[in-house]
Amino acid sequence: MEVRSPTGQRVWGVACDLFYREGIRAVGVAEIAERSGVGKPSIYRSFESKEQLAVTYVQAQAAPSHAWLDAARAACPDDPKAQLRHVIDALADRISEPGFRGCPLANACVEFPDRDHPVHRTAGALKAEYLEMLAELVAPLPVRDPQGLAYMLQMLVEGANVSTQIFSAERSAAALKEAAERLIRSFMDR
Amino acid sequence: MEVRSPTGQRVWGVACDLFYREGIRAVGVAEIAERSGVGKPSIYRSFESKEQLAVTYVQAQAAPSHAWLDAARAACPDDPKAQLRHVIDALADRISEPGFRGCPLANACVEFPDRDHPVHRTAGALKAEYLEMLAELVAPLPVRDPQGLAYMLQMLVEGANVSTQIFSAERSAAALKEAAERLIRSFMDR
DNA sequence: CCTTCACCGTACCGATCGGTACGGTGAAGG
DNA sequence: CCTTCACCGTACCGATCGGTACGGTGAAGG
Repeated sequence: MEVRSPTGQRVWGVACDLFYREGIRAVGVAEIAERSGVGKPSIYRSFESKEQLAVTYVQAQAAPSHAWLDAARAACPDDPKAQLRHVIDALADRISEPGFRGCPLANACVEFPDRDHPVHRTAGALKAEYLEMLAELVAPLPVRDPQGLAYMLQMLVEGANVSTQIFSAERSAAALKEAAERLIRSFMDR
Repeated sequence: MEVRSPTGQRVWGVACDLFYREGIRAVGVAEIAERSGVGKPSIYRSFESKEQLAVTYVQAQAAPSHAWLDAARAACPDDPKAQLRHVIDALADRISEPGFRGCPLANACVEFPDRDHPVHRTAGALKAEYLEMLAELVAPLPVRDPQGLAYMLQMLVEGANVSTQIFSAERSAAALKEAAERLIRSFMDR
């Protein structure tokens, strides 16, 4: 999956940007080629097909989220609640960034609803991975159902991501923080 | 926007089904025509364009959600908390139904990220309407920030809808109910 | 029986989709 | 200086996109 040539790298960068901003289905390979300043064949020298390019794009989008979990763990060791808050804050901050257009993985799943489609499969698998990592972060908390809390927080984040595309980014970011805090507290009290 | 002819009605029904199940961008007018048992020109006798057909589809999908709010109001008059629970339960039940594929309005916004696109505009406006109606339902509750609670609940529902497409429907439905309950309670206590 | 007219589907439109055959170019190596 | 070879873009492929021109058909009305 590693793209070696510089041309391939540029194509891939342009594709990621366009896929995220306009959606995978909405972007044609001709547009990617034009904005990359290369011919279409150059794209197919680095990638088997548009589908594989999309899959590669999806895979790359998951990395930062995973890194945040590690960062949170490193930032507040031995304080699981602070770690959780750290992660939620990072997600809320990302929402507030200009140009934010929701979670690329979730968007990909919506664009390709067929669960057997390679793009959907890839995005879904990465989401499941992420959920599991989130659950591990929640696990040390003194709560009765950490798995449940993790799933609810994940849902809340997903909701904030989508709401940003429909309503307001600031409102969604603030609501995410507050709702997550309330949810966590409701699990901690007793 | 009213479709009068029986042919138009059938086309519209088929289009709604396909748009919801496979996505608006993924479905071509030729497929709609074929599955409706009519020629393509018959579609354009009832609808100006595919875009207008998509807008009509989006508009129709909002009606049931609006009806649920009224139903909840009628089912438990003078008990706003029960009304809220009623609505959440209805949304959770819909998630559990086979063939559920998330909120058609939210999906449309993801498929057409450009906020000026007619489909996105229409879906967004209806979502805003719905949020306002939800806020009116929450308003009578003895809480400090009913607007905030309404927005968080909306986010939670959105998250459950998306999570259903990525993870499991049952898990999302259950988590939606529990998280909503916890959120509401956290606003009511004190 | 003939005309009218609403309605319909075949067959087509140009544009764009993802993808490729192939000739050209430029640096490396003899 | 000539050959080799990796790399590239032009120009094209068939398929499909949304949309339409137009000839055919069948019931209503005289």
